[in-house]
Amino acid sequence: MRARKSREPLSRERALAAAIALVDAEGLPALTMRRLAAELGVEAMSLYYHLPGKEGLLDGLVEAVIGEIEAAAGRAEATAAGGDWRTRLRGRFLAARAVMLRHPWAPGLLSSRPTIPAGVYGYYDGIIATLLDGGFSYRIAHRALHAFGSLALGFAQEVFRPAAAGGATDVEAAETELAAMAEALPHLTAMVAAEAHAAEDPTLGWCDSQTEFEFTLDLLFDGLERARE
Amino acid sequence: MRARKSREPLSRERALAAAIALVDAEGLPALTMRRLAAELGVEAMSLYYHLPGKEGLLDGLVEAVIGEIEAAAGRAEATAAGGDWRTRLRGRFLAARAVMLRHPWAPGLLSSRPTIPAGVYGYYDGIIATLLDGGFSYRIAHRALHAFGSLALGFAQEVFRPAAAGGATDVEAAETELAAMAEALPHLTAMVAAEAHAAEDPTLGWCDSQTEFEFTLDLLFDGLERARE
DNA sequence: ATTGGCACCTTACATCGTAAGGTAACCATA
DNA sequence: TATGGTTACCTTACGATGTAAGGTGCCAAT
Repeated sequence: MRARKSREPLSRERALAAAIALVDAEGLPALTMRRLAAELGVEAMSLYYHLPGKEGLLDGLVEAVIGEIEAAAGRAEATAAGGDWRTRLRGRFLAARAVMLRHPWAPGLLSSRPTIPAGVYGYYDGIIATLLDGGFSYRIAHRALHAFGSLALGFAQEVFRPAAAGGATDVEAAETELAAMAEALPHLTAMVAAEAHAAEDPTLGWCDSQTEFEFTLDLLFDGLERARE
Repeated sequence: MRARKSREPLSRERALAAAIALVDAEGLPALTMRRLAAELGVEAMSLYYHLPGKEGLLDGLVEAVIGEIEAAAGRAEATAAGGDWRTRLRGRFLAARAVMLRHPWAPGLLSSRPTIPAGVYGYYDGIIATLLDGGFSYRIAHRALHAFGSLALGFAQEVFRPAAAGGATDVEAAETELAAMAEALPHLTAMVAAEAHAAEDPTLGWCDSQTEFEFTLDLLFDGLERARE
């Protein structure tokens, strides 16, 4: 039939692109084989001619994200060429973070993957190179990698997601709850009161603002600088 | 019937205990309603009289783990009473880590939960108290909490799980693969060669040894000490 | 014209969480 | 002692999911 011919013939790339678009728009749970197939105007089983299965699909997503990160980090390093190790790494990590902000599902997917994506090896190799260039020993470079943890990939390990925006009726309930909380959790409520910016820019994870991200980064960078001996 | 009467009558507590035992033994994916019911000598739907559903069950697991952490951290703080903030927090975090080592599934579950478990508020309140007692401002205490991230709950955000122990035939394949890797990833392979302890104690996450955990902790502690002004 | 393979589809199954409703034992009350 | 309600468990069934097995139409090459 003619209609079949007119649409381009479905491929791993097209499937992955559609999957990313779908997940960007509706979140990871929306990504089912049937749904993705429908998005491509195709039946579910047709996907299996281009992808090895659901796990393979997720692997493809991860691979794509890592690719984006490597590209962005590479550009960042290029513009910071000649700078010291801190600014170069900082550029990499912030570039990675920008990618994660485009794909809020990525941190969760990344950290739930059972196997380590091939692409990250290359990415980590670049980080190690920068550290060595900055005068670090292999030992410290190794420990630095561990210390960076998920920061290197652009997201703070926020243990919990941001609270979903509640309904309108929650307001008074929240107030009484807050009052009850105040006596059970005096220090926390005092801190929230003093640092009342919980509502502003709840971007990626709970209260994970750019500021907090960079603060942690500098804390680690400073510590490493002193650990270099 | 007599047999029904002889076994104790199933409760939320018994269900949760069985769930934890099951997950400790066989991992999170083994935890299905039918399987858990079978473990308790009961049909799946019977669980719904004591639990609000699968999500509620997982919430229960999280709650239990947080409870363990709070208890262990409380004991640690008690023995370190009078010490400075670093040793007190260190005690808390290492106690939490011990809990996580008993329940390797916990980090993944924790960070995949959509809602923030009630128990952590209390736990965080204690951390803030210790920080304030150590002379930190609310601002720095807040940032410290962010900087600690998952360390406060006892696990480094290892982005990827440890590689499963491969079969015997993997050895030669791994060698050729390593050779191929060496030219593509010179710095990483050099680092691995220099730091050849990847195989030893792969406890929680990839290469997340006690040493690395404590190194990061001290990096952050030192940085915070200097950030206090 | 025949053939073979590629790309897509149809059907079907196991497994999952869980809604709806049944049933047996217990327990307080009349 | 008979009765009605509650509790705790079971049976059945449904929709969603990933995917195995095999069918079908088209095209290119022989």
